[in-house]
Amino acid sequence: MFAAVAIQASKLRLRRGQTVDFSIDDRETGFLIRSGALVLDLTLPGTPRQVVDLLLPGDVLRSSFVPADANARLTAVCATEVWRLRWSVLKALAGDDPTLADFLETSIAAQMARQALHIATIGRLTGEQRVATVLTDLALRSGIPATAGEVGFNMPFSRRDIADYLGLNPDTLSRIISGLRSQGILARSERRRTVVRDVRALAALTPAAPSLTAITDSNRRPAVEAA
Amino acid sequence: MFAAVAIQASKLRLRRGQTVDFSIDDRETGFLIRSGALVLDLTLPGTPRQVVDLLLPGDVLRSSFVPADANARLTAVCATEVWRLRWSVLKALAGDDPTLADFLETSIAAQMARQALHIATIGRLTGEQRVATVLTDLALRSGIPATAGEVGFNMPFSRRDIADYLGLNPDTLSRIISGLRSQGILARSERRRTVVRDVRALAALTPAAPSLTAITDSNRRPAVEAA
DNA sequence: CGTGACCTTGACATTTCTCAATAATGGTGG
DNA sequence: CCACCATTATTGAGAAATGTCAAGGTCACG
Repeated sequence: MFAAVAIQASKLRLRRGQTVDFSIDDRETGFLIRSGALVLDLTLPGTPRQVVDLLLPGDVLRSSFVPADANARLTAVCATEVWRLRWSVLKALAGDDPTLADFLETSIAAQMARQALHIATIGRLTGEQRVATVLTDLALRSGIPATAGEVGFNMPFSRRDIADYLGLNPDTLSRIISGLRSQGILARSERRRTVVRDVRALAALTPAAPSLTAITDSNRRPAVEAA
Repeated sequence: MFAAVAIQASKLRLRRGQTVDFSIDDRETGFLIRSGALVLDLTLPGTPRQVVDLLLPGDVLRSSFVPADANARLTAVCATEVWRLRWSVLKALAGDDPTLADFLETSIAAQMARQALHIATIGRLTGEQRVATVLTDLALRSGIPATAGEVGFNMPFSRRDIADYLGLNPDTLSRIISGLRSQGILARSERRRTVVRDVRALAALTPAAPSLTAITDSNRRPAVEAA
């Protein structure tokens, strides 16, 4: 699908740790995440970095959504494929293809909504609630249900990435994850992978669970229709 | 300007405390803030509310940017005029009027960037830095420079609104503001108004000052061209 | 004037951060 | 294939920031 985009876009194949420039010769740029994962982060002078968004396949990023004059970066956290093209080109293609236009609109709206939820998460939830929120989000977006109540997903993000996403520090995050393990909610799994033993119990820890489900569904539906 | 929009939109005149529904019969809706101010808030079950955005004249809100299935509200904090219309109608008008299209794109991009900065503010700044950030933001967006180094602006938002925006509680916010007053940075001003005695000192307290300036400029330029 | 909403301030409780030590992991070169 | 090293993760103890609760003050409006 999106054959026209595939022709126009330059396909970036990134390795873990590689960063991407936000614009091609100062023009507004669009990015489509095809596989892998990236973090979008922002570092205000004199403060620890803040991860603004975790980008997964299907997400769309537009360079003007990133604050100018801020120390922002887009970094792959594992082998990742990103399609990059001028925003004006993408817009023109969307003009000819309502399916593409709809995909872009829906994806951006879902991210905006997720952003609002992220603000509420950072601003109002306790550490444990924040961690439950991001794990639930990842489980919904990239999880594959295994046996009853159990979900496993790749966890390309480091502790530091997740801590910076949640506005916690890595030590605190580590303590919270240990706590979830001893409660039997998380399994002691291999590196770069997370296994949720008890999805319901995890969801019960975060007040954002219903909203996350709603956003994921609304984003997935049109994407499926488009396929 | 935007005469076509003026014809199509329903003009809502809101009093302080009035809330607005996000959609007209479940269709996606656009809101243009013409005067006054509103807060967009989100309350996750069992947690204090979080103000996601402070909306001022020139801002644009789209209903799909608000998480579904969340307890979200849009509330006027003073006498406010909002133009409301179906998003599909607004999009059609933008199709005929590049100036309008540009205004919408720029305004939404500025808000998205501001949102990213808001995340960094809540996630990584201390209480005092957060307060300095929001005051700087408001001074840039709605302030009128008085004498040298001094800026005054209306402050329609209550302590609670600002505290909920910053993820602090009102007591802590009050203490911080008292501190800024005793440092001579803020004046002891009348209710619903804030006077910044020393803009440079205030800006020096927030690591986000350069980014806020950049966003405000980039948002203002096209709006002026459009006028 | 009286009432209710909003704001300020103090004392104390709680959470999270900081710093430091230790353990686990994964990649690299012999 | 194994040993080594750099990075990442875990955990404890104490420090600092923010939250909670309660009392009192101020302001706008009827």
